[in-house]
This record gives sequence, structure tokens and C-alpha cells, in this order.
Amino acid sequence: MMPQELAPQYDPSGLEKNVSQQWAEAKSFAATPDDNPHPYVIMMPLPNVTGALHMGHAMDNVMQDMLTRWHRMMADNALWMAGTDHAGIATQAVVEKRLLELEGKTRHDIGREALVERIWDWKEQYQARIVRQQQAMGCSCDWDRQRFTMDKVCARAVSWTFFHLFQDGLIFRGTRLVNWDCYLQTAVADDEIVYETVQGHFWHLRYPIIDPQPGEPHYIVVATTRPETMLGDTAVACHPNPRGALERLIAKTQERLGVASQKERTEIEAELERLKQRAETHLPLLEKLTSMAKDGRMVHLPLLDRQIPLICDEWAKPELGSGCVKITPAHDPNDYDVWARHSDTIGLINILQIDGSLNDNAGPYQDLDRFTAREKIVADLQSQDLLEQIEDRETEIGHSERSKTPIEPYLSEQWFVRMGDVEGGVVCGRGTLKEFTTPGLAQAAIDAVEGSWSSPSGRQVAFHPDTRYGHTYVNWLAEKRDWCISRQLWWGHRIPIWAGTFSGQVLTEKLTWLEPYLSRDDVTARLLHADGSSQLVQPGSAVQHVEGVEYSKDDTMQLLVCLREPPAQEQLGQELEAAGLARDPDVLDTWFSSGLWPHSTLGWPDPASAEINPGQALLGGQNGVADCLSFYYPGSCLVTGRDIITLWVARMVLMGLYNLGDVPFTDVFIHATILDGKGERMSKSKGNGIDPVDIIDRYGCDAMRYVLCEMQTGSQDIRLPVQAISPYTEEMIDLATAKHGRTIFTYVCPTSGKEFDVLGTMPDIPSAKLVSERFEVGRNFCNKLWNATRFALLNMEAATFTPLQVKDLALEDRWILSRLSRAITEVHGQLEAYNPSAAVVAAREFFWSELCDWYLEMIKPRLREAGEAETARQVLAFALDQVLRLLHPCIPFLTEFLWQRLNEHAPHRGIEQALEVPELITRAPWPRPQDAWQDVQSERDVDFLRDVIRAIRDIRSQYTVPPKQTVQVRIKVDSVTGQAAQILEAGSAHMSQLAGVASLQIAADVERTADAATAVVGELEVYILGVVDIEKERARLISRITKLTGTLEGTRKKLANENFVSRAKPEAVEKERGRLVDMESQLETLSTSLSALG
RNA sequence: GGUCGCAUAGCUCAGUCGGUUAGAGCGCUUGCCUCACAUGCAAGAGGUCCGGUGUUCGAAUCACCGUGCGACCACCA
Repeated sequence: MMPQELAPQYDPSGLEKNVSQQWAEAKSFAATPDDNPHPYVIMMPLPNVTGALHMGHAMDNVMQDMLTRWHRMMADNALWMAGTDHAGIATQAVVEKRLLELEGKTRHDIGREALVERIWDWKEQYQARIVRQQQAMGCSCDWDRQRFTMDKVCARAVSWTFFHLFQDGLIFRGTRLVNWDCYLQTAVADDEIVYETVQGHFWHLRYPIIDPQPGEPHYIVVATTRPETMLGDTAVACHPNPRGALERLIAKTQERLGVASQKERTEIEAELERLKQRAETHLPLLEKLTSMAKDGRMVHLPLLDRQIPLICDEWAKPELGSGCVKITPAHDPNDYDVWARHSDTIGLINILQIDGSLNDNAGPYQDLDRFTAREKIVADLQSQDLLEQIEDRETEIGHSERSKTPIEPYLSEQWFVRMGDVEGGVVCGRGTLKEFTTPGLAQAAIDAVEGSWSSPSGRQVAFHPDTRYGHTYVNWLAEKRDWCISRQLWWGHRIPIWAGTFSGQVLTEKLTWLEPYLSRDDVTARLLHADGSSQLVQPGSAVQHVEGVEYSKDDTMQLLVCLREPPAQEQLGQELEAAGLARDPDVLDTWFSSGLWPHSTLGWPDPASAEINPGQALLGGQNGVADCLSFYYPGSCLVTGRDIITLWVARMVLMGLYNLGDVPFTDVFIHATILDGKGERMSKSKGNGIDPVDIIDRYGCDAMRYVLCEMQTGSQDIRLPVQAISPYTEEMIDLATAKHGRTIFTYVCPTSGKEFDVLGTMPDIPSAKLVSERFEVGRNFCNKLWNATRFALLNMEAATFTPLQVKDLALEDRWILSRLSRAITEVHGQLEAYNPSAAVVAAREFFWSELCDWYLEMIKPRLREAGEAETARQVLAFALDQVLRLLHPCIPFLTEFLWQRLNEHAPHRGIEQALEVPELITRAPWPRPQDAWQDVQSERDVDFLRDVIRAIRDIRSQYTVPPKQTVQVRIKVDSVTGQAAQILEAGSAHMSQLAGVASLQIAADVERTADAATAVVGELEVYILGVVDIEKERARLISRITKLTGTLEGTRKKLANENFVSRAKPEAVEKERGRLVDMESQLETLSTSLSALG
């Protein structure tokens, strides 16, 4: 096939599709275990199947792809595992919402099975869309291995992990106060709550005191932002020692005042004054109440006519409110703690039903929604004169991230993973060669990133680009809070537990029936005592144990049976159900399965028997080569944003350690978060989120990737100004400065004056695409690369390869090879340091500022000359080859396309020897720097020539000499045989080509004509003849002299400073001396020229 | 309340061990459609390195104080 000439302009649209197809056909990204000792593994942070990808995903994916492609070129066996997350609550919420909107039905109308089926449909649709987006971004994942967290292979890993944690006593069931989403009717994790400030009230309630003695108050005032919770009050607390507490606080505040800054002072002084005042006004009453509490006095709970005790607890703060606090243990976490301290004297009353309405403990308010009840209660209290005051107040209300409804603290039975240290420690990697014992799960994950610890294989986890995110990780884990893993949802991995509550003889019967199953290694059971503790039912000893002393005949106990294997869950599960046990309806927290991602995807616990989807690459070992799990685990690098360091990274580390005894990866690369032009986090719901596909459509994927790489500098945030494309005029409108329309999601097009929206939710006005002009830079870069290649190919009709000796090459050839070698070292080093921006800048700098701006220009005359052209072509082809390789991890499509064109024109490339040139660039060997090519002398010589050329160009520009007009130049040198003269002589062709020099005279005694402008380059005087306007030249020279004199004075002063000369490093002093000499000589030349002007 | 981070050109950001006249890209000004590229080429202007104090021969860089932002965690009767 005849090589085709490239079009003069780069157009990414068709190109990227074709290249994509080539990669797919060649299965370029397939990874299979082999005898390569260097696997490189990245596990993709799995996007949720709730929606399309955004710019944050683009950044994340591009960073991963860059690392993967780089390692693939370095001949590592590189696996990038792709996949998606079922994202339990998020996905179910989206599908339920649609169900309601489109069909007016709730999940209860259609039932569990039908809902789950619908969510699967949704998942298929979105997963396909996500994969298309990732492929459009050039992601070089092994697409034959992509997974979904609910795939069978992953489900088995989830079940196994649950089973072992349960068996080890690390998973337990308990009644705890959880965050309850009344809309979705599930527990949600602390991190799934967003706080919003709302205008609320602070109600001060009066609780009458029963039988007040003379001198005692008739009521106690307590304040609340949620008055309906009073129905669940079981005590009122006051501080056991209010005077002591208040005095301590006053002392502490005084101390703070001592060290406070000026600004804080007034505030602290006011606070101090308030506290002192309060001691006067409130203490007598509070002390009275304390003594009454110690006396065991009771308080009347209004509306319900209950008596509740007055108790002493330090949770009551004498400095706040009335100094007393109502205690609602079932609906407030702090009150729950108070209850835990006083559980012998006070009760615990739940007043809520799962939908947020009140239950039968609420008496007359039963079945009212909690907010309706609130109004009614306030009104009722008011009518009984029990409302002392209503204060307006801003309050922070926790809302569920998914349903956007207010969260209620709610007492319910949930499953937890024990994160803290346990007696006897936790065995990690049980049964493997890497087995070791750790104090607890959280501690194991903390150890993994700290100091001297290393896994049995010698690994540990390091954060990049710096260690500060290690602190986030450790601080979070150090709390060792138990992890609530149950969710009352239908979408997710169902908890593999069957439970039944039995007592006495029946329990014994059940255990006897269970006995034979317990000898199987995939069945385990525990008995849950009323106090929350549990014991493993041991095979062979179950019956005896039960008949022993552990519990009395009348005790009621919960029998929990856990099944490890999903198939057994089907069969044995039915038997258990027939025996009166019921499967736990809950599903697991999404992070439970994503925490297993690095090994569940590889077939853990047994790759050979892993059930993968049809057509997918096998996981078991073949032909004597290791299976995927042992080959690809532990992996290499995790790439993610900082928002899920705790949720995900920490969990992967601890799950990996627990199941396999080793960390899932050794490096964690935390990339920047993308913000909009106002510094706000990008998100679709904020109306500032850019869809990567819109950028790809407009600028091309490579352009987007180039800019993303260049932006990744290591700082924590990146601002990306966002523009909307006006649907009326197609103009770009900057959202940071544009005028809003009727809502914050609409803007006014300044030209047409019409309104558009950015969310796509306004039915009556058109919506605008969001893009960013920042990506133009990337497109321009791609165009430059396209055209540089185009130029090379136009000159390469007869390219051949002949082994060359570097020392025989022309100055510019030696120079470009030396610079190339440096650039390779730099790019490689910056990639190793997780600094993509610096890597890309180094590649660009070499390619654009050196190869294009100078080398190409310098060899143009040679390319036209037979005899000279061959070598120039060969060096050019080689340099281009190396540039394409260096840029491939960043801009894969274009480099792949150009690589193939280069292969057509110049299939054999190299300098001393021919390079390995594969058909596709994806597996082209990564460039290596050549020490032998480092040529300081040629670099210095070319720098010098460039300085002279620039000086001439500067003068030409200053005197507006038309580009086509040539100039005569005379250069005064010390000696015509000196080095400078030789370089100039050798470079005269370049000067003519690059600075329009028609005639060049180099001599020690050149004459300066009256119409000559003077430039000084180092020690040389350069005269450009026939351009001068005397006044202008005088002004120019004076300006130069003034500037130079200033610097010169500074240097002189420095050197005159005795301290500098004696104390600074000798090199620094030497440097200054050298500069001084240079500047003095330049100044002299300039002064001479000035005076010559007359 | 706790922990951590940021502030450098009009904009977005680099700046390594404290050492030359503080850099890049975009934008701006001027001149060029020079036979690869106007998505380009050449030349240029543009800085109180947030403010202050200190350490040092020397501070954008180190320490402390202040100002203004931001992130995460905790809490909020």
C-alpha cells in the first residue's frame, strides 16, 4: 500500500475510532500469567452503575491508563482490571425513584424479586454505557476480565469472607443506634450522611417536678431541636458536680485567654464573662437539682403522664442551656451512651416506626409522621403552659446522601465487623503461607502503611505523591469504630445467615438436627445470648454443650447459621428454612464487596473453580503457569481521589490482609480533585459537571488526556474553568462570571439575552453543553505532533537505515540526540515519582521547543540536499519514533496512528543499531536514555548559536525588519581561530536559515558601521548592519545598560560583603565572580556602542 | 472543636538542597498566511512571591505570628 500523505490538520474523530478498533482486534490489552517476573496490576476504582462518568472519573482513568501503558511498554505483564460496582443504596434509590415517577409504584408493590430484576436491567444498560465511555477515553483495560461486584466470582468471595469473619467472631449482630433513612428504610453509614444547615428552632420545655419540697423549683427546663423525641425520654440529667465543672471551665477559658491572639481575645473575654455570670445565676439552682437527683427524685413527663428519674451524668453541661438535658436513649447517640451508663435505673424507649412515623409508645401521637407530631406536641405543650421559650436557631441536620431526607437515629439490630483489637489477636491469611497474627483488623491496616511493618512477602503500602494522605488513612482507622455492614435493602449481596429464635427443648432439637452439618467446613453456627455475646457451636460438641451449664432451660436464644458456598445456600438454605430458620433479609454494605475487589476479581478463594461470565478469560493456571490470583496478587498501584481513602482504600487493605495475608497493592496514587472555575467541586447535581464525552467530541480524547496529565501536578485541587456553549449562539460562556437566570442552574446568554439551563431538567428552556476552553491546549499540541510527523513523512520518501556513529554526526544531530537522552531520563523519572505533569512538560519541551523549533528548522536545508539528506532523515525518524513512544502513555490514539504511518515510511529506524519496531505502539519498548549520547559540548555550542540567532531576531523585530528581508551581520571575536569563531563559522548556514542573515563576517577587528545595531552575546559583539534609527538605538542601548547596571551593582555588593565571601559555599562565590566578569564586559561593549552613536 | 493543606504574572499552575536577572501554558501587545502546522512562527510587555517578625552572608523556599481560603474528621440537648 502506498503511504498516504497526511492532511494539513489533525482531526481526532475518525482516527480515535479506528485505532480503538485495531486495539480491540489485536487484543492489545489482554493480560495472561506467564513467566514474566514483573507483573504490574492496577485495579480500577469501580464506578457505580448509577450513572454516567464525569471529569473526576476521566482524571482517575487517565492516570491509571498512563501508568498501565507505561509499564506495558517497559515489558511488564500489565493487567488493568476494569469493573463496576452495584452500589447498593445508590442504585436501588435511583431505580425506585424511576419506578415511582414512571409507574407510580413503590418497591413493595412489585416485590423483592421484581425490583431486583429491574435493577439488573438498569445495571446492564449503565454498565454498557460506562464501558463505552472508558473505551472512548482509551482505557487499556483487559476487557475480557471486566467484573461487576455481583458477578458470581465476586459473590463467592463475599460469602467466604463473611463466613470466616463470622466464624472468627469478627462479625457480630447487635442492637445499636444507627443512622436511619426513613424514606429508603435502611440503615446508612456515617459517611453516607451530608449535613445541611437549616433554619430551625430551639424549644425550651418545662418538665414538672413531682412533689416539690419547699424551696425547690416546680419544674426543670430542658431544650431540644426535636421536641417529638420527648415522647421517648426516660430521664432528665444534671451534672453531678455543676460548680466544679463550671469552675474548671472558667479556669480553662482564662488559660486560653492568656495565649490567645488579639482577634480571639474579645470573643474569649465575652465567653468568660458569660460563664462567670452564669455561675452567679444558675449554680444555686443546678446544685439544688443535683442534690435532688442524688435523692432519687422524679420528674413528670408531660403529655404521656410518665414519671422519669432525675439523674446525674456528666453529659449535662452546666454551661449550656438550662444546664439540664433530657435523655432520649433510643433516638440520640449521646443519650444512648448515658443510658449505657445508667441502664440499671433508666429505660430505653423507641418511639419510631421504620417509615419515620410514631409507634404505640407515642400514645396519642401514634401513627403521626414525626414532623406532624412535632407541631402537635409543641401546640399541646404550649396550651399547658409547658413551653418556656422558642428560640430561632440554625441547626445542622444530617440528611441521607441518597434520599435527601433527614436522618433519624434509630435503634435497630444490625451486623457489624469488629474493627478493634481482640483478645488473642486476629489471624490473617489463615491457611496460607503468609499467615500471621495481628491485634485487630483496623490495626493490621494501620500497620501496613507505617514504619517498620511489612507483610510476609516484604510489602508495605505507600501513598503518593506525598505522605499526607497516609495521615487521613491512619487517623480514620485509629478510631477502630465497628463497621455496620448490614443494609435493609434488596439490591446487594444478601447476608448468608439463617436465624431462628428458640428455647429449651426446641433449641436442643434444632442443634441436634444441625449436628451433622456442622462437621462440614462450609457450615458454621453461633448461639447469640441475650446480652449480645455469642459462642461458636462446635461440631461434635454441640449437643453436649447445649445440655451443659451454658444456659438455663428457659433461656431463649438465637441460633445463627452461616453458609459459605452460594450453591449450598440454595439447597441447604431451604432445609434450614424448613427447620424453622429464616434467611436474614438484609444485604451487605457496598464497601464490603468492593473491599474484596483486588482479590475477588482474580478468583479468590480458588481461581480454578471460579465461575466467570461466558467468553471471559480464564482464571485458573494453565500449561504449568500460575493462576491469575497467585500471579497478579498482590497488585501494584491503586489510583484514586482522596475522597474514598477511608471508605475504600482502608477496607481493601484490611480485607486483603485478612483473606490472603498480604496487602492488595504497594502504592496508592492520590490524584487531584477537579474543581470548577469558582473552586467548587464538580458534580452533575451542582450544574458544573463536565461530561468527558462532550470534551472528547469537541477536542478529541488525546487532547483531553494531555490536559488532564498536564494538570496533575500534585497539589490537592485543580481549578478547571467551565464554559457553557450557548444553545442560541454557540458562543462559549464562562460560568464563573455569567449571570444567572431564574434559578442557580440557569444562565443568561449575553448576546441573545435568552436563558438556558445546565442541568437538563428545565422543561421549557434549552440546556447547554458544558466544556472548558482549557482543552484547546491539548488539541493544539496534538495538531503540532500531527504536523511535525507530517513534515517528517513528506521528507522521508527514501528513508533507509544505516548504522551511524554518533561522533561522526553533524552538530545539530549530536545535539538533538543528547537532548533526547536527557528528555527520556526526565520523563521516566517524573513518571516514577508520580508526577505526570512534569513528565508531560518534559516531553513537550523536548518535542516542541527543541525538536520542532530548532532541530527541524536547522535540518531543512540538509533535507533538500542529496548526500546530506539521508543522515538527517534517519536521525529525524529516530527522534520522532522516540517522541511517539514517550508520549504514548499520555496521548495513546494519535501516537498509535502516527506510529503506523511512520512504520509505512521508515520501517527501519535507529542510530547505531536498528530499533525493535512492533506493528502497534502499545507494546513498543519504552525508550532508554543513552549515556554515550550525552554531549555537553554540542549542547553548549547549540545554546551559543541559539543565543546569537535570538539576538539577531530581537534586533530585527525591534527595527521591524520585514521577515523576507535579509541582513548583513558582523561579529567581533577575540580570535578567528578561537572556539567561538569556529562554532559561528560552522553555524553560519543555521544563521542564514533561522535569522535571515545574508552575509556574515567574523573577525577580531570588524568595524561597526554607523547604521549598525549592537547586540552582546556573552563576550561577543554582534553588529546588524543597515537597520539603525539612531534615536531608537540610543534608547535601546540605554535601557539595556540601565538594567545591566542594576544587576551588576547587586552582584558587586554581594561580593564586597565579607560575610558572603567567607561563609557562602565556595561554588556560590565563584559563580558570582564569573557573572561579574561577564556583565562588566557586556556593559563595556554596550557603553562603547552608545558612545559611538555620538 | 480536632487534623491537614493552600496563597507566586490578568487566568490555571510549576518552582527539588535556601544561592544567577522567580518559570511554563493560556491571555495580552507587535510583526508575519516563511514551501509541516495561523490549532502556527518570531519578538515583547507583565511579579509587593498574601502581610509581618525572626533565623541566615543570603529567604518565594526555613520558623513563628497574622490575614484570607479549602479539605477531612468529630460534635451540635
